[in-house]
Amino acid sequence: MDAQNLLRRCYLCKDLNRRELADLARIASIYRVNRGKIIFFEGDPASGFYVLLSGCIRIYKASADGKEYTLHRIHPGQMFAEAAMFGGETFPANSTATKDSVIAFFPKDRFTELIASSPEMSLKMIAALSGFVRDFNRQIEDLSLKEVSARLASYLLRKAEQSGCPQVTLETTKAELARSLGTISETLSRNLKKMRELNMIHVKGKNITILDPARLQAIANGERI
Amino acid sequence: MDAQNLLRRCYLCKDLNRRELADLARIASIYRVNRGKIIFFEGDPASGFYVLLSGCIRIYKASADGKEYTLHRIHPGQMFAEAAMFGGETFPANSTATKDSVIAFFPKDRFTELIASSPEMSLKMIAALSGFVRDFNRQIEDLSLKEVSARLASYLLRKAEQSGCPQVTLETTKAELARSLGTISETLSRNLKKMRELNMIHVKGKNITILDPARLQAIANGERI
DNA sequence: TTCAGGCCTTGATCTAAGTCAAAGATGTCA
DNA sequence: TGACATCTTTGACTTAGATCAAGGCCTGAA
Repeated sequence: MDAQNLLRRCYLCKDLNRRELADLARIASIYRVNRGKIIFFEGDPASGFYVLLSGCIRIYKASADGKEYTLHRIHPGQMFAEAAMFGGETFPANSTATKDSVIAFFPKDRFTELIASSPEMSLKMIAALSGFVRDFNRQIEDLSLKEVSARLASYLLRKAEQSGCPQVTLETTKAELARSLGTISETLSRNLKKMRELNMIHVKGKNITILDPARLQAIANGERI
Repeated sequence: MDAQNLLRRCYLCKDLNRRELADLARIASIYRVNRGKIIFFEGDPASGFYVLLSGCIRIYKASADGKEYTLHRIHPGQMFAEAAMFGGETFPANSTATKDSVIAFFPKDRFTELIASSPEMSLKMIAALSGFVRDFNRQIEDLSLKEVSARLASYLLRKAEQSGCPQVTLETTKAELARSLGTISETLSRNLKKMRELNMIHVKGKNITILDPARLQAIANGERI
């Protein structure tokens, strides 16, 4: 896959148009790293930041007695080593690929030039990231709803609201949905059944139609099903 | 409180220094809105974005039959209405304060000028937001660990790693910690007790010392306590 | 049409963790 | 110092949901 299409999937670039992606791709060095390979060592000069495009990266420190401890585990789409650019001139920790990965490196000076010449692009990045911060906040809130029924109701209402239509189509398997709701497929299945029997929703394959939004809202707010 | 100190606490501004905060404060309009007050209506011209400094904001749409449905609930520190700046010229939804709130409004043109003149500041904002995206991702992962013991172990290890010292000092009440781990104080208390009895940690008031990090790691990875 | 391999659903059972209630700590302020 | 208020711990009980196990049900290939 080409650089632009790889980049487009990171959080930072969500809102960028084709031209902006191309500009960004021009200053990035994109390369593969094999599992186990070191990306940078603590103390290496830090002249830019990275974005993980695929795979998995571990950021860690080694203590005096030789033990390593993990500071962060980086997942695709995330930026890393960006703090190093400000603090000092060197990376404060080591990093290694824990899976075969693809990463993009952005030299600080070239990235700075780019956003200086295109504040609109910078604004889009800020806006995109802010949107994710908001969404993740919401997701964290939702996950702390204790009952699965509440999390499911909240999920359905949100999806319906976003699309502006009471019909929700799952774009994944139900097992996948279960996982993202912090449960398992059996429990999800039972909850859907209960809601179906109480005429709150109508389920047909991957299509779920909301029949009684008020009731779902009550359940999302913690009312017993 | 003055504008700078209010702003400093939002996600966007986390990494800014005093000067940058002052520059930002200069272009912001900061004002209080009472609970129930409308901030903008759908269709109003969108000439900038907002940051919620305190309180709570609801973004909602009204459907044809007069019902309202909530798109987002905005919490302190979050940016809102930033997407409107790009899409069209008007806000696509209404917004109202659900508590007495303090908000900052940034006109798009002045904000754009500012970041154009200071790409370093823009970079810091991008970096700060990216850091939050990473942290929230981690928090979501952790919350989906099903056992409280695993979430607690993960929390303790992370805290210890961040400070580089095996002693963790709670800066909140245990009830508060329980909530952020997605549980309740009684359950947290019982888990701490179990870990204490097994000599994995030492607890003294708000200080928790990690005695057996390897064992805690195993528990964070899902092993039965 | 039938067969195989995913999904999805259902039932029976077990357990982690929530609820309720009460007793200990701990802190704080007159 | 003592008394009030706020946290924290503990115990007994209940329950939501995980686990285990078994069928049902699509869908695409032969």
